[in-house]
Amino acid sequence: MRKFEDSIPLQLLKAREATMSFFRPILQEIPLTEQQWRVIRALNEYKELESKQLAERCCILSPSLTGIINRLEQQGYIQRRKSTEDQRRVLISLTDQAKDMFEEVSPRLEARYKAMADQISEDKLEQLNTLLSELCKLKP
Amino acid sequence: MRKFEDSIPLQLLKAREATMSFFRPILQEIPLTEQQWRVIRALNEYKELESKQLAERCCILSPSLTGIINRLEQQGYIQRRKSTEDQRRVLISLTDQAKDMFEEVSPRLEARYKAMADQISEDKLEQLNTLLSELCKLKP
DNA sequence: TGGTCAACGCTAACATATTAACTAAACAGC
DNA sequence: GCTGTTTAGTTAATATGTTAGCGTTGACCA
Repeated sequence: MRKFEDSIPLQLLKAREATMSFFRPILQEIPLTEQQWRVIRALNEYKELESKQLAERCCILSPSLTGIINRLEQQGYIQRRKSTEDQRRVLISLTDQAKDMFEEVSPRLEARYKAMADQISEDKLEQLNTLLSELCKLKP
Repeated sequence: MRKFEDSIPLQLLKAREATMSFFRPILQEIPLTEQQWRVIRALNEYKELESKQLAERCCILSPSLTGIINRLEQQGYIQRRKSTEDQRRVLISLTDQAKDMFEEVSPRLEARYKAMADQISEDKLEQLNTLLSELCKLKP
């Protein structure tokens, strides 16, 4: 049988921890959690999203997202509004405060990303990107 | 700036989800959580471990591990004993019940692993293994 | 038109992640 | 022997992950 450490899911978990260690200190200063930043980053790119779309893009399940959205709203970073056509849908977008914060933090995180890319080489990151994309296509 | 979806941590998260989807259904039958299985699998390989060693190998922080250990103990899967030399240390090992369960479940999980490896090819898994190991060596 | 069903977001209940702080045991130096 | 420090495990508080189920809304069809 394979050794314990060779488990692919465990390796993915460890690798993720290793990469996040580059960014976590900056987010903690704000302070923002990892998931909160994923949500803000997605909204910065797509402007306005339904709760369901947001959950899918951020890889966060709806029940978790509900709490995250509530807390971000309380902190003044996002606003919700109900869709006029479909009353079931909730549309979420960034406040100006969040946009300002994003512009301030984003370059610092990019710098850390470069530091990471330099250590492992852009080439290998490209390889990794390809392999991970293939993993995501797997069907059980 | 990089696109949202190109984030390495997010890609690692998605890939992990994709691979776990092969194994989760089997664990749910037992039922066992992903983390509980990590603990049991580690103990099966190392026989007896201190709480701290177990946490490190399973990539679970001590406070989380405390709860997991408590629940596994209540389910009759593990037993703890205090080290005689150092009263601070707690030694943890599998019960016979857990060993039996492991022997029954392990081959089914291995079969799912092969199904996954066949889809993406052993070769690419090897590449991935190498790249992920390098990621883990990064120092912020 | 009314009934049925599916979709969306939410709540509830439990397990885990994360940080800070606490307790008890071992250890260091004096 | 005492004291300050370190270490292992735990508790506390908050945030998130995970599954099941609920309420509302909208789509569809008899």
